[in-house]
Amino acid sequence: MAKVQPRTLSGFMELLPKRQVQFERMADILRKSYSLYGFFPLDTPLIEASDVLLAKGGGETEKQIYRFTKGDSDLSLRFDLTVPLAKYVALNYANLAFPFRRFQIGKVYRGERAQRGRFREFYQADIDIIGDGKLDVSNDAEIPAIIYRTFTTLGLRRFQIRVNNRKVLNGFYAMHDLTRQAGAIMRTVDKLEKIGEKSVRDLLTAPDIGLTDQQAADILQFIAIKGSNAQVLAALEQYRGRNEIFDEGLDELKLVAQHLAGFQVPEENFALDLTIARGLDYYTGTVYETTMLDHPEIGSICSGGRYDNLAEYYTDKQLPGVGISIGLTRLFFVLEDQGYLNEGLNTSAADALILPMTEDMAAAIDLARKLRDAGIRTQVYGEQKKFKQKMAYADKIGVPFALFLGEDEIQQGKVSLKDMASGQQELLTHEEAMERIVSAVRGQEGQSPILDKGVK
RNA sequence: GUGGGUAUAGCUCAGUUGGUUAGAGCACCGGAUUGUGGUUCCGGGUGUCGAGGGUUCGAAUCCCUUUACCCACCCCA
Repeated sequence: MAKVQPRTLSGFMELLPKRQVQFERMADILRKSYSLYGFFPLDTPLIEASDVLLAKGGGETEKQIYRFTKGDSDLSLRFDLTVPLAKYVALNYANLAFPFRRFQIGKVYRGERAQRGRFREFYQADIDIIGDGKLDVSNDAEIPAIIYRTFTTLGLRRFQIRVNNRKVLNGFYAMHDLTRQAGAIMRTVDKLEKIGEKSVRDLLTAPDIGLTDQQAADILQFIAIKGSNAQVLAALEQYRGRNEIFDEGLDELKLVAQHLAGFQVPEENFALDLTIARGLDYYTGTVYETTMLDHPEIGSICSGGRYDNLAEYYTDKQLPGVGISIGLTRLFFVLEDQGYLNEGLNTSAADALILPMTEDMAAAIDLARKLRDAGIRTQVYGEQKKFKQKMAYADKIGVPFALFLGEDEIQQGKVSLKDMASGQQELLTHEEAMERIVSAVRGQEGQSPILDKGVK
């Protein structure tokens, strides 16, 4: 019979068991860390009605969305978690307490061409805080503080959360009568690090944007403001009083910097950076972008910002929010690629594998029950294979302990416990064996799946 | 969406100006070893050379078409 070629679509994620365990471990850390800040978990459908998802219409999302019909329904796969959140909040407004804090970890879909670090199906891990009518700026500072904790808990140190404010940018461009070109300018300036100052200048003065040399120079001078956060803020003060929006943004930026220090986020891990703009046009205030200091070429692994009106396409209610999204899939592949994953960690699905040596497996099944009652992840190898093959299986699944249960052991009411890593084996009582396993497993708890090479 | 590249074993790839039976490493399977894996030794090729058509005595190799994938751009996590 002709076989169908098994294959996985380009840009879609599929991991081998060991990697999947590491991935889940990362996701668990995110979940735990988000929960620490009092966020509710949320899950929404992968598929939504197209008119709901595309309420905003136009732009890149429309081009990249997976859209299809089933019967008479026009359906789409979600391309981020923010739009579904907007729908959810608008729909359940009456039943939610504001500020509404939710986190969501889920897959999103984008029909773009896959390439390195860029997928068609990938996980985002979002946190957002939605206010009713108003939302205090302190929330804008709490978001990066959460990211800071999350990343450090993962084991990362060499990362930087870069913060900017759209009002500062928009105000600045308004000062120079460039409001109309602001979008194009910000997209160009965003590439500064990648293409260099000269190319940016050329692009700004090219016909597409059409700035004068003087205007381009003003912009380059503005975005060249660097240094400690205090220095950047001081430099920005020079522009105060010329535009209301700018002043408002500057005040917000100041407060965010202040609060972040209060949240004990070290200066090494966050920086005010005037080149950050973020493409998505719904951001209206604070914007964030996070990069790995030792691997800037990877691009952003986590970004987000403040939006004034989350659900404007669904409700008249004014719902400002602030949120951020970790590109979990990208982060994972980047870490794997760069050798950051801690390969020494136990990635087995079981802590104990019982190898019955007798045909009657009753004793093995009974021992397994005891181990599981003690919270030990246990598997019984029930195949009637040669001993050697049973061992090969134990080795392949990476189980830390193998327990042999033959006639001798059963008769004595004991079990042979083999530490697979050291190769050492001992004849122990069931209780002794359980103690050994439990203490070994406990030693692994809390260990990060990631090594930060930047530090070691 | 735009530009470039690649397609040979499960994976990474080699394969000369077109020439006989298509190769290597890793992986995999079996044995040395019927109560001891990961090391070692011995044995095993597991293949529609992406697909379709053409040129030729002869095609993995040359030409055309097509599909898939990769890289860059756009955009973005």
